[in-house]
Amino acid sequence: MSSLVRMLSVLDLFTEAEPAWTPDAIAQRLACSLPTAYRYVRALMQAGLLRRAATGTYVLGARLAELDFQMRRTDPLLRDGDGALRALCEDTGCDVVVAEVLGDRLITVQQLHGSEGVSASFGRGRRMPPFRGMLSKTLLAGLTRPALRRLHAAHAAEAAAEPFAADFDTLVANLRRIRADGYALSLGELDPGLAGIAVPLPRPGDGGTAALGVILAKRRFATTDVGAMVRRLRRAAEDVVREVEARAAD
Amino acid sequence: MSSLVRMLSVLDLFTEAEPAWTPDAIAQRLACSLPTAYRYVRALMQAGLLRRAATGTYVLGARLAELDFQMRRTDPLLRDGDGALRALCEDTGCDVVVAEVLGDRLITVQQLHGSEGVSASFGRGRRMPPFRGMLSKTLLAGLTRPALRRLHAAHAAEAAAEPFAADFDTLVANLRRIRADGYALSLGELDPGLAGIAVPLPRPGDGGTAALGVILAKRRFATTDVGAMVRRLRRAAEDVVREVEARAAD
DNA sequence: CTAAGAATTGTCAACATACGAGAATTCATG
DNA sequence: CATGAATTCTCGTATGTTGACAATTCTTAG
Repeated sequence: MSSLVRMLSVLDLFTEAEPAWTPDAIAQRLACSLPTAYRYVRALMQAGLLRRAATGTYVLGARLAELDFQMRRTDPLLRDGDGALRALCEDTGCDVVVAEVLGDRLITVQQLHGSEGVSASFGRGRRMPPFRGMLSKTLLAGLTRPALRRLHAAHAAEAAAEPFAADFDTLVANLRRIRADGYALSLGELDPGLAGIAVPLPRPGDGGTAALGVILAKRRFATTDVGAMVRRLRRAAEDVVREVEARAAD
Repeated sequence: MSSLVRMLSVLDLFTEAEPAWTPDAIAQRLACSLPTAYRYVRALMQAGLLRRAATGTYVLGARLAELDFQMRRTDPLLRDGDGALRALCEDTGCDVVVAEVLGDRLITVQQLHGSEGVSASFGRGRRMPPFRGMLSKTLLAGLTRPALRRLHAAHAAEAAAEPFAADFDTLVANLRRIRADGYALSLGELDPGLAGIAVPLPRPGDGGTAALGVILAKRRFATTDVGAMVRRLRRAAEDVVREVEARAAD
């Protein structure tokens, strides 16, 4: 492993459970000397990726917020698709969520809060459980078989706990049905009081596929016309694609 | 310059104007060989900080969104101070903004949208002009003299264009008044239709100081009791500090 | 589907430089 | 101030990074 990768692996240490690290702990964890840990920390600080908190401890730095801002402003899906997503949000009153596959992780990239204030606790950058929720299932349904196999293997423990993905063949069969339907549902899979509907959202340009979903209170879902909502979602997805392509054509 | 810092400097290339880079362009810019550029890109991709877009071009990667999410969840100011900021937002109906100093840049770290929908186009991660706006001025007023000098030198061109910071002594004099007042005003400095008031917000733990401000429509400002608003802001700042310290005491 | 061309990754020797151990220095805290 | 921790420095060595070039894998157009 090169020193570059090793240094970047320092960033992976910072989690919600352990948000602050000392150079000592880093040295121990990376099995390197204390001066080397300081060298890594210094380089990451210089780049703004780390910041010194209390004396002796370091936390993630605000440059990450700045870089994420760059991303939000330049990602065609967010920059050009924003109008269509807002319209969806206002029309339905629901929270609107977009998620993507990142390596073997599924991540929320956008969330708009609807007027009904269901307040799902997602938000950009949140990692989602890979086999639960309409967004995850929609994303998985869009993967190629080898990619799906990799992801299933990478989350063996979580898969085993979910009937939906108990073994690979079961997962494939379940996803085939979702692909045929063209949408996925969730009834309290992530938050007991909430329900959601999601459809695939192709990313023009690269071949990738995101997922676009709405979140609503479970009790409202009982009186929701799923077919109509799915059609509205598909229209939003088409609008997003059209906007992105129009903007890309200059 | 170490190879670590050089690799991290690749991230600085990605701007809103040039959001996608080829390994060739990176090699040229860093004055290194093409294989080395590929090595850097590969390491950054492995960490998720870059992502391959169209063939031959790379863009910032979603891991940045994930890391920013971690930050938002673990930064005491945002995690524990959220309630006080929301209360301020609801009481006043204004947008509430928090900004911080990052090296020689000033960055928005939080924005809550008030009920009046003034929709200032800031948002977490946005870089602010260093010598304009109430947040920047509040932050500058809290800097030590050498830090202020560094920042002024780093933005010489922008400083020259602003009467407020035309030369270093002028800047110091202007900031002294703000420090004495304990708050800063902006009347359309950033957005012609908007006004704002900001006060310092000490970060417990580290010695740093953030800035807390409200944004409101300029026409409302005419009938705003500035003293009362400043008192409300100070109370919010105190509430934030209290909450953070209470949470830190376990 | 195949071929041409680009994009990306090996191979390898030479050189730079990142590394660890320990000392020195600066910094926080009472 | 003084004390102990935090951080940087010094330096020789060995490891790992670098660049040139070749090999290979993707892409794309015909």
